[in-house]
Amino acid sequence: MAGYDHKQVEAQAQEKWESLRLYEADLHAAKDPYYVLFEFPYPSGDLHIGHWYAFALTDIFARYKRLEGKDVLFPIGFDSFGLPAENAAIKRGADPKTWTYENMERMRAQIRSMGTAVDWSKEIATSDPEFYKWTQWLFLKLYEHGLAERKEAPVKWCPKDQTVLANEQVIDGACERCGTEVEERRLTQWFLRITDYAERLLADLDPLPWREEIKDAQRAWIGKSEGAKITFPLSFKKDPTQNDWRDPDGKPAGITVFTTRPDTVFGATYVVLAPEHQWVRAIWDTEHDDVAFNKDEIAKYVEVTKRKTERERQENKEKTGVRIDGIMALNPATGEEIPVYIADYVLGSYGSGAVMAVPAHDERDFEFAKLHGLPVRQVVAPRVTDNTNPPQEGKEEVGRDVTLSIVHNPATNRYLTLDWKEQPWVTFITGGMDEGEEALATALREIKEETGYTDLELVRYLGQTQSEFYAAHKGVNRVARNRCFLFSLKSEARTEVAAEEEATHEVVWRTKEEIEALHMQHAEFDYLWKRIHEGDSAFTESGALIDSGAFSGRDSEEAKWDIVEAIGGERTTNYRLRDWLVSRQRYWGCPIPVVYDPDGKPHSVSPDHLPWMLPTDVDFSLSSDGSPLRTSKELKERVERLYGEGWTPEYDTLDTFVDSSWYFYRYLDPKDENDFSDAGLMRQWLPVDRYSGGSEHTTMHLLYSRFFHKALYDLALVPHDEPFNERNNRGIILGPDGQKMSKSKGNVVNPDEFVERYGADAVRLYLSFIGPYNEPGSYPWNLDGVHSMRRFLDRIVTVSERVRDVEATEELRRSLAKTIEKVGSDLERMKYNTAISALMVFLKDLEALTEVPRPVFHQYLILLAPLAPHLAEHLFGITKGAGSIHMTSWPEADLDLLKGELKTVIVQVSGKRKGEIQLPEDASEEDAIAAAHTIPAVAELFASSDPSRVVYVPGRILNLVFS
RNA sequence: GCGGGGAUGGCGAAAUGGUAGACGCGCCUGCCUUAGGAGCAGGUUCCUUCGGGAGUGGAGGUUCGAGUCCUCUUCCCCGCACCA
Repeated sequence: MAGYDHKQVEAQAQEKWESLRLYEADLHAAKDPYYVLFEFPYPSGDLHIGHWYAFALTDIFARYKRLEGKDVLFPIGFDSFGLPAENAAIKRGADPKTWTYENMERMRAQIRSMGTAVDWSKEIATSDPEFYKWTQWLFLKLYEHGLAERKEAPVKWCPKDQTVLANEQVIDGACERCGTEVEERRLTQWFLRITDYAERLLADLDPLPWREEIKDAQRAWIGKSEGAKITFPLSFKKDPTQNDWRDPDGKPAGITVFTTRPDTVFGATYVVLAPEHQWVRAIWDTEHDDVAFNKDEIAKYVEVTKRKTERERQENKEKTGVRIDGIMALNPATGEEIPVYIADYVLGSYGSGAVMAVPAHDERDFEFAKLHGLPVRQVVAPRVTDNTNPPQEGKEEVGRDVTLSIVHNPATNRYLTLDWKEQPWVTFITGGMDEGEEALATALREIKEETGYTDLELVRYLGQTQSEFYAAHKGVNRVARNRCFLFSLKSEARTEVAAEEEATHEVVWRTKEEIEALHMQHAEFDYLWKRIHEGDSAFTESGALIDSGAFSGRDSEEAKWDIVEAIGGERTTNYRLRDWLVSRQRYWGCPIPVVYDPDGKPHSVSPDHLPWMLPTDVDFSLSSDGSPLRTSKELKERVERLYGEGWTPEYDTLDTFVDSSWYFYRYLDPKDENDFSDAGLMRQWLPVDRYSGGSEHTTMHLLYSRFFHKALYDLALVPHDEPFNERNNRGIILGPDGQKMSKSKGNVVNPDEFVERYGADAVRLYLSFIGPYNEPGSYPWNLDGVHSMRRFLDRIVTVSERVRDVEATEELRRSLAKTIEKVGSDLERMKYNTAISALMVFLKDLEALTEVPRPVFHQYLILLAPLAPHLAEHLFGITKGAGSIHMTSWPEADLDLLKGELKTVIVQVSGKRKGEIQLPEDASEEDAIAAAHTIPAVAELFASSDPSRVVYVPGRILNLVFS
């Protein structure tokens, strides 16, 4: 390899940094603290290109901040609890601890080879008892304040990993880690009450300086919706004595539903319970044994549903269900008795696990109603405005009941329309309903009167719409309530049409295409036409209420909360977010510091006994029932020894996301035996200034640690209520084939090979150059890319050989000033790719010189130092002498130099580029126009006329418009 | 379906509303050497009658001027998804 000896250069630089203890931050002495954090790695054993991307590129930022004069904390640790260690134990008989700690040892050496300026003196590992002692202590703090609780709930179970999972760890119905389809089980487990913080987690997102997509993903995950709880009283047909049935609150038996559309309650034609709903289980209670005629059918349905995996329930979207025969619910708005169903399209875990079904206005209910022959009752009419004739302000509003009939002739496949003689209108057949007249009768009468056709068959009632327009001849705003019908013409039978009707309009049969090409004089045309040709569907928007008692005629959105009040409902907010399930039936995790008394009641392990040690005498075989901790004799004996006969341990361990929810406090005071961190240092150093990580943690780690932090804030254990200030989600590196790297595809790039050949600096530069680091894109690894970065470094070495003590020209100093500006602002935004580009451009200036001025070269090296720290250190040493380049400071750009500079001003004529002129930035418009005359094409135009408009942006553009 | 992001040369990508394609890869030409997994110099959006013309997924609009702002649309990626 030509150029410099990267192995020697890098080894020397790394030794120098370590001997100078360059990166051991003195936290107490810091004047201008800046905390740079990356997500600590799981010690899987091998450092791959993704680790380089995560660590080395965050290191660039940390080095830049340090040169900028900040006191930087840039720590590292290991997220060292986790399943792979245990799987290795099962597969190869290795001890999880040995396996993990050997991996950590290997990774430390690899991470050092990147030239990352991490502060090893503050290293932590979550599996160290000195660390997990405080995980346990914090867990107990949450428990003591009611934020950790044991409860029975349907939970996701991964049969392969033999453990429960949090909701966030289930992706498309499968285990996030191993891809196995998860099952649902009902178990008593430990939960952290993250739902108590849903509102704050949501509201506090707004001011965070994060990219909107991260915030939006968290907002969607929290999933706030506002609605109402409405209770539907029950009556028992099979056994009326059950009508005395009271729920635990003493209220008469009733099903409470959650809905965001209480305005549609008048259209609720049945009620649906999730198979997991408490009432469904109550049917088996001996007390209420006799409520259903079809108990066996219900039992079978519930059983079948239970056996389905999460993914099967998601994939098979056909809406199955079974009616509870023997129970009726009372619609509190209409007073009508409606049936009760059990169906798995209703989720047990959302809202109240029960819904009121409004088929006319909810797609899912509509689908279910169609399949099960249930009534569809419209209560919201689409509201349309006639734009050619809109309602006028201040005019009286007058309602009118009318019919709108669309007649189809199947023989000719044409539709009946009217062409109006006095108006430019084409319409279907409309007409007002007479007092006491049925809509259908009106429709048939109007068709007969206006067109003469009499032999019609009703195909479909299309529902009601409400159109609003200004009726000029009456001087009022008309609110037309249209009953819309679709008829089929059975025969051409016709009666005579009255002369006055003939005089106003002409009957025309038109094809579908002809009608679509016209503008029909009905504002609801699109709505109706879609229903005719694509079939009925639920109308899910807001509109005008109809058939809704006293609320009819009002806007559905506006009347929503009045309806809730009128029927005794309760306004409420619901969240999609579920409590965080933290129990894991696994060995290699933080033991849950809880013991059970002989009655099975949980008690905190006393703080004196922390850390509550993970036992070592366990059997990892998967055949054991539940957590491997159950096989430990030592743990059982420990509990009995400390607490007495009959007391038992908690056998589950904590989700590793609990460890990572607080690890960044521990870096501040990693050895503290008396506290989880240092209160004074937390005030000084938190929140984390910049947190660099992967987008896969947006709704897991990032949300969990925000919750954890807020909970600790409320307990006065941490000083701020948000843990992280700026956050960047990096992208991913793809294989050379543009596919995601994976062993099975054989496209995994091993960084070691490239480091060996080109050096760590070249690999760092290449990863930086591949694309913007502040955006979560994906970038394919180009096999020639690292080589080209090495070439760039070699060119710098060549230039360094011509460094002399000479004066820099003004032009060179000007170019340097621009480069300092550009590189600094790019590094600040983690746009490393354009920073390198600027360094390459400036290198060309240096290469043009036979003698390179020493101060200019040294400033250039400082700009390079964050990106290529080893070579910058080396060249700094041989061209200057003692000290480390990383202890210098970022050069200041001499912006005064830029003032007198000639700028290229583009001369345009009507926005088209015609040429360019050189002008100082402060040149006047007159000077610019004068200079523009030197361009022949422009001078020619000036010869015949003067420009009608001149746009002059100094230093940029002169645009002349000749009209 | 809903929410978010995106679409610029053969490829990765640059462009406070002001020269589109910086920088790099690849490719082409030449040089140096003779075999290095090199190095150096020049060229490289497309079309062209060599005057120019066209061009940032598509169609409109705002503007002196649009990759950038607005409306509609197509496609791709990510997240959520029977959430009532």
